[in-house]
Amino acid sequence: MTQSADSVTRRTRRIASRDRSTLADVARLAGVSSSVAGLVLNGGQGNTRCGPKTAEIVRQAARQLGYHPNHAARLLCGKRSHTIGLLVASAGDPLRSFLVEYLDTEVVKIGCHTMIGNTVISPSQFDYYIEEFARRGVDGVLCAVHHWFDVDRAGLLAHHPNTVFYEDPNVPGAAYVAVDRQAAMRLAVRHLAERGRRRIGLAVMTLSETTHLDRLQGYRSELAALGLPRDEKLVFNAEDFGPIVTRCDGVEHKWRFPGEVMGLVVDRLVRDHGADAIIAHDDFWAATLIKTLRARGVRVPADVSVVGYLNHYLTDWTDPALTTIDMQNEMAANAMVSMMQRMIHSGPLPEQERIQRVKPTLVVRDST
Amino acid sequence: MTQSADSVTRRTRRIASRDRSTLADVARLAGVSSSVAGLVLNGGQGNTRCGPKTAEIVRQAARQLGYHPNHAARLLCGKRSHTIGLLVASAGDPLRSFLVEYLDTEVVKIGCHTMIGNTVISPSQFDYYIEEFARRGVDGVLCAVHHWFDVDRAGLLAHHPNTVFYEDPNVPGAAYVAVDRQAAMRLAVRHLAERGRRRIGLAVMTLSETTHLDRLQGYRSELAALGLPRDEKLVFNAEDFGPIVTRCDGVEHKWRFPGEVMGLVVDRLVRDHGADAIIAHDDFWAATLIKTLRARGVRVPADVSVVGYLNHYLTDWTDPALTTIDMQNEMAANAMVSMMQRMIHSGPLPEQERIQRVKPTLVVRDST
DNA sequence: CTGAAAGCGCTTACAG
DNA sequence: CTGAAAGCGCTTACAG
Repeated sequence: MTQSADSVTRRTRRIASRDRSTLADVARLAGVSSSVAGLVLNGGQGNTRCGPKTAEIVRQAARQLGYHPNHAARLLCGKRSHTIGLLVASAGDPLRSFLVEYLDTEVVKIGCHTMIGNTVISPSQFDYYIEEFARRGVDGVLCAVHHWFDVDRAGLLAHHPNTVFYEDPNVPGAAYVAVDRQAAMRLAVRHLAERGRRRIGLAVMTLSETTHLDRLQGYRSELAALGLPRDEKLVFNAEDFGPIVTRCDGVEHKWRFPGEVMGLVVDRLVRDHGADAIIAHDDFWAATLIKTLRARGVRVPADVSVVGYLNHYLTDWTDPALTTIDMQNEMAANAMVSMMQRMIHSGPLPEQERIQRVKPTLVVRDST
Repeated sequence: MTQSADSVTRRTRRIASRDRSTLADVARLAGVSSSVAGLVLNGGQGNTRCGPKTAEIVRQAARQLGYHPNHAARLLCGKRSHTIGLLVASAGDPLRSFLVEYLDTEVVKIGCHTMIGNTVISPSQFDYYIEEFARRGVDGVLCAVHHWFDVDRAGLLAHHPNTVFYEDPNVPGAAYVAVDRQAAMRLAVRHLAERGRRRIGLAVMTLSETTHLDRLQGYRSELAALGLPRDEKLVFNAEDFGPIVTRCDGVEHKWRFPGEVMGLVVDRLVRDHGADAIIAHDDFWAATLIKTLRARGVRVPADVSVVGYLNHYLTDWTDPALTTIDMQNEMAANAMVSMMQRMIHSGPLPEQERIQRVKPTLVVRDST
């Protein structure tokens, strides 16, 4: 064991010294000191160390030797790591995979790299990453862990001041980007009204969190704005029918929900109260609703329109294809990273810049 | 600009020195030299430097000061980075997001961390990451870039010998894990035969790549093994009907394909040649096939069974839910990381251990 | 069993 | 405009 560990070290060493040349090598070849070489190659724009001719000689030498600065050495001198920690429940999560991808893209755009912190593996992972990120000296942290996971967001912010959250973390002073859920519901209601729908239902998993209350408010306010009657019977809250488990402990069963719930939705909203449209909790609910409606001989959208929420892959493959709300993940990612970038450069954001809301859009397909 | 860059450096410094204590701090508090402290805290198991009592004092001091080893300093001394580069076309890619997640999980299990290399952003990204990974001293690289992207896999392997690919990279000496596509097709054919299907069709996007020829072979060999007649009319190759663009230039339109193709599949296989089952190129084809069949009044599975390939999110939400082949991504990820781990510890794998095939499984839902 | 010292590759005051 | 030197935080021969 010690034997093999030793041989690894030796091999690593050899590889490192074999195919990567150092600043000293370059300086020697260029006939200058390593201070000058360093300034020319890795220094900022304010290089007054040498004239352009010397600089060119140095650059030429670097090219010849295939020189690339050693990242660890620069870090040790107090330079930025150009690494961004990305905390997420799980990277493959259907609700967040687009966001993760866009975040990475934006991070690359500002010249940094993403280090994944997959926190669903175990409850202690979140705290572990707080430490690990510190050890590795990340410049900032992006936290896109679902709000229903109870992790130490305050602790994260305390250790990593340059943190930007996706969705309100409920931590004083935290910077975050959130989707405007009220606007989302207003879009959906307006669209359905334009399609001639008068009895628009809302089916959600919970109303006990403020983010979901926002939805209810947007729904109500747009109904009012359009002069449509408000009927509380058209709001379905799954919580009224027993506990709904969507929390996950493993990756596999994470996004399941009791199929019967959709039967209940149709019973209450459509059968009992004559809804002619349903705005669903998310695309998964919407897709199942469409199946349930068909099974009961209800036509979509002729009899009942269905609107989803998320705009994930499956929307094109439901039958009919699903009209849904797009979360504008690309815009959200851009906002998050640019906020973080400003924090890295200039410290804490002034209060009025700490919160940004992204306006979702409506994607019309065939279910409305 | 220089002003602000300076202030950043200063701030970083201050933070670093403020809240992170060093080995010297711990040694001072424990009353030992930093050599001993280092050995106790960061040394391997073969610690014969001091007795257990001294060791405990050191550990106590470390706890008290909240000591954590500085990653950059260890790297600079030739230690492993415990960072693994993960090359992927795009992290949010529906075809690979599960694999990415499992790879990350496995990487964490061996005590390392994942650095994402999202290569779809631009063609030069792949080569860029080869360099960047080297600069950062990754211990190994996992490459899950789709085989239809033409990237310099040989160059990757040359710079990073501890690389494991997903799917055959066509590079001599490369280590890789691949799904056994022949076995996949055999599973599908056997299952359909057991359900009483006699005219089983195969609809694929291309047969010009060896991976897809494998499918054809598995399909044929199982038909033969079961004594079912072989009818070349039941094989649909989209290439016969003009070029099919599935390559992507942007994220948005990546997984689209001409909807008319599915109409052709139904025309040829079902209408013209009486297929009573179709094994589809992937779940997306399968989902669209189901919609197309319904639109033409063909019942699934009563008249025609449909089998997908991938087992991604959408399979539960097609109507009927899709029977499909599962890629066993978790197993593949485990195999890849364990191969890489062995390479990190003991160098190149012997030839017979460089290739591993994962057996896919059949997930039966309602479309068969 | 333990300490003092050199070195990893870079940056940055400090002298010239 | 340029070089020699100290230092970042650790590891590891080398002396005791």
